[in-house]
Amino acid sequence: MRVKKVKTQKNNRKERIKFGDAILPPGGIRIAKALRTLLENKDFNSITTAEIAAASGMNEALIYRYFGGKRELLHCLMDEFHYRFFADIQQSIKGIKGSLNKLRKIIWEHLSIFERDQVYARILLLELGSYLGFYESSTYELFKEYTNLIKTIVEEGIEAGEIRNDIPVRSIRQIILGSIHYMALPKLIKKRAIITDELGEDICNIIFNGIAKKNC
Amino acid sequence: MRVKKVKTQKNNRKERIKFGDAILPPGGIRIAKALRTLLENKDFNSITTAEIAAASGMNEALIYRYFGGKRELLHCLMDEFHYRFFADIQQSIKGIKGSLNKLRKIIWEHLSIFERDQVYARILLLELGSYLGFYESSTYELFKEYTNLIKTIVEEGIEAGEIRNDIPVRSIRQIILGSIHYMALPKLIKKRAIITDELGEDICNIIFNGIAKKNC
Amino acid sequence: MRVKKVKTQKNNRKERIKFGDAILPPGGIRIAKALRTLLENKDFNSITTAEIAAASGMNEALIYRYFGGKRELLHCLMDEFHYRFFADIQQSIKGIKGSLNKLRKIIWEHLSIFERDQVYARILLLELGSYLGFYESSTYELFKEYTNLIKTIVEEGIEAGEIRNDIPVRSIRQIILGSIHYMALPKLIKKRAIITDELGEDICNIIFNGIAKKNC
Amino acid sequence: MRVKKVKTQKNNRKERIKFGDAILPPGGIRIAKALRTLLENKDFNSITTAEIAAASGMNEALIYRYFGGKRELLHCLMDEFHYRFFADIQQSIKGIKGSLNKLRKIIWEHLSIFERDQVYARILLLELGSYLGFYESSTYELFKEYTNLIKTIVEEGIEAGEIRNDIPVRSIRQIILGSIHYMALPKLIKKRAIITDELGEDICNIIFNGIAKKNC
DNA sequence: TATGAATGAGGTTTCATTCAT
DNA sequence: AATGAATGAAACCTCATTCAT
Repeated sequence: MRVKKVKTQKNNRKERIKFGDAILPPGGIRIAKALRTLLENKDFNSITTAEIAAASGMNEALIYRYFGGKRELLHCLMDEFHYRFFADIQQSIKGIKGSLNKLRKIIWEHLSIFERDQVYARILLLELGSYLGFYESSTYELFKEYTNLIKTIVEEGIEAGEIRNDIPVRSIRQIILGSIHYMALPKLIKKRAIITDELGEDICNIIFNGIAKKNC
Repeated sequence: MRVKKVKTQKNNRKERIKFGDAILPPGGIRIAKALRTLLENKDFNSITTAEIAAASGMNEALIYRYFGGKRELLHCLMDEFHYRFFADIQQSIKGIKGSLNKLRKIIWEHLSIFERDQVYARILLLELGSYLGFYESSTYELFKEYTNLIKTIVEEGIEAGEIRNDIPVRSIRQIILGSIHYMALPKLIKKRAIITDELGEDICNIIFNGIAKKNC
Repeated sequence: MRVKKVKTQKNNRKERIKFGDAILPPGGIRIAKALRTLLENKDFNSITTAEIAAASGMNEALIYRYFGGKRELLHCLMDEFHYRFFADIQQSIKGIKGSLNKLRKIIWEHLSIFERDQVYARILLLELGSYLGFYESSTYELFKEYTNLIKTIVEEGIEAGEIRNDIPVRSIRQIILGSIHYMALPKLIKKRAIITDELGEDICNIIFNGIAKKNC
Repeated sequence: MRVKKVKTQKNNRKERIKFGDAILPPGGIRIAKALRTLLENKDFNSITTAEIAAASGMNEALIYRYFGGKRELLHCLMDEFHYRFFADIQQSIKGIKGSLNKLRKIIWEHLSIFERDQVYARILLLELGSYLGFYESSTYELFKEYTNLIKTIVEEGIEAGEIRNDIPVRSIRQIILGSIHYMALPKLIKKRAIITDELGEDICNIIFNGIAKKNC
């Protein structure tokens, strides 16, 4: 008994699939995944639309129909990444008490996601200019949600007396992000694995306590 | 008595000019400076070789003769920047006592160079990694000299008991660099001025002492 | 009853057209014909790819897509010529008896093709050897098929006692070809019409009987 | 006692050297000889002016001062060849009686010069278009002197009853030239030695007596 | 829609040739 | 003159993108 594919309206439509915030036809998914795969071995700029088409089995022109262009395809891919990224991060800090503990968890989770997703990490860190450039992009908006989360936690920490109140929140946030990214960077460049525990510990150590030897 | 035109060696018509580590003919300098100027308003990828030629008053083919290509021209420009950058940094810490003081000075100087040279800063942070070859380039080699300097100072600091010895030097270095770059990044994206004093202070504050409120 | 659009295999949108041994899309044909037309008034080297594109109404890049370059485009044109050339020659000697009669016909036909196709004749005699890797090309291979045909006929003639057996076949063949080409050459240089009957008669007269006055 | 270099006028001038019909400064000779050497291994079109300059130790611009251009340099080289060629041919037939004997000698001498000078032979046969193209060139004029010589001998032969009078002289001349060149051509293409005796005999055999078997 | 064809644009490269000193 | 620098012009090549069916 065939039950599958209960659809409203015309049933001769191809189904659409959720991909991050976007809704794509199956061909779009195929294209996005093909790019994702290609990015494992080549950098974005040296991947051609022809290659993406070939790797996905789709027609080159569909990149334009579905995404609007090669650049936008990358954005879409990164959006989907950030969508999962942010969901993961939010999920991870649920139930954790204390701002520093939450930050520690975020740093750990952030690195851990990079550890699992080197491709995305590399794009995020190395192709920055490709999409941060026009910072009206949805990717940028999604990323801001994340940085706002950090900001909020820091503010709570200051409120709660856990975190010093003599440093602008924005600075704290940037230094946390910069530290995470620059700890991961050499690994990405050398295509080595990112070891979350190791890097995360050092980051927290420094950011929470500083590098200066204390006498107290 | 004929005095004029005392020349050493071959009278090689056109003089060569030092440009960073490179030695260029005057036309080469003109081209490099033209690109530098164009980068103030456009990103590297959307600058055409024709534009560079036009802006420099030189022939397009000379970009290839002198530099080997558009990419290498950018590298040459960045090399020259790093050459001055590193010289400035080295000069700036002369006579300073104490590793933390030296690091403070370096952080301050680094930001200050970015403040004066937004163009280079933007390329370094947003474009080089993406539009590529960076991590195999001479520019990267020059940059590593700088990161090694930081490493050495940190090691001295640990030796001298100024800096904690329970964190890998490499981690400290990466967090310093990441902090500087990520403090500057939002300014670069929004094309706002980088205020060295403000950003530098926050960086040192956090990295030297941490963000956690101390009770001692 | 739906009858329309009966198609074999994939309905591959644009039909492909046979052009000599090659199969080209219509745009390729347009390009090849444009070059052919341009060659009527200019020599190959002074025709630019831009001109070919303009004359054909096609995009310059298609010269590279379809042919691989300007040189190969010329080869393709010449291949098509030789393809027809050889077919014509073969057709022309069908039913002719006697080796000398066949050779006479071939000489006549060869000149006649040159008469009708001065453009190709000029390229074959004046340009091919110089500008291109003619002697490694497919064009040359096609040409050899023709020279082999002559060789075979000469061998038959010797066998049949029509042709002297004291001269190497290869020499006979070369002298026939050289005679045809050098009879046509002054006409090509001066852009005068080639009069087949006139030239052909002289060639046969000399090659078949020699220039020496006989007493017998 | 220094006697050499008796010169009128300023003696601080560099001496000029005869090169075919042309008079060249020593540097010009060096350049021409360098091209000649380069032509042993590469075809004219793929030899660059830079290469010629390098091989001759002269400055590139001197090719333009001395010859007017790369093409004209080739002409100059070929002129010098033809100058010697024609002198050799003229010398070789001195004292020979009978038109057919003279033609036989010319054919032999022509092949023999090709045998000794493959470089020139190759240019003459393969780069035809490079200089026959504009047949106002001095090279063409020199070559015509040679073809006129053949014409004259043929006319004498007809006059003397040695040569058939029912074939235009021009045709006889072209077929002689075509035969010589096309006998040599396969050797040049395959870079094999031209064996004068062998080829010359076949040419005379055919052109003088024809290929048809006679019954008389 | 889906697709093969076509396009426009710009980088790259190589030269013959000319210029300025 | 002689020379290194510069030039102009094309070929060559590769793409992202758009078009037409």
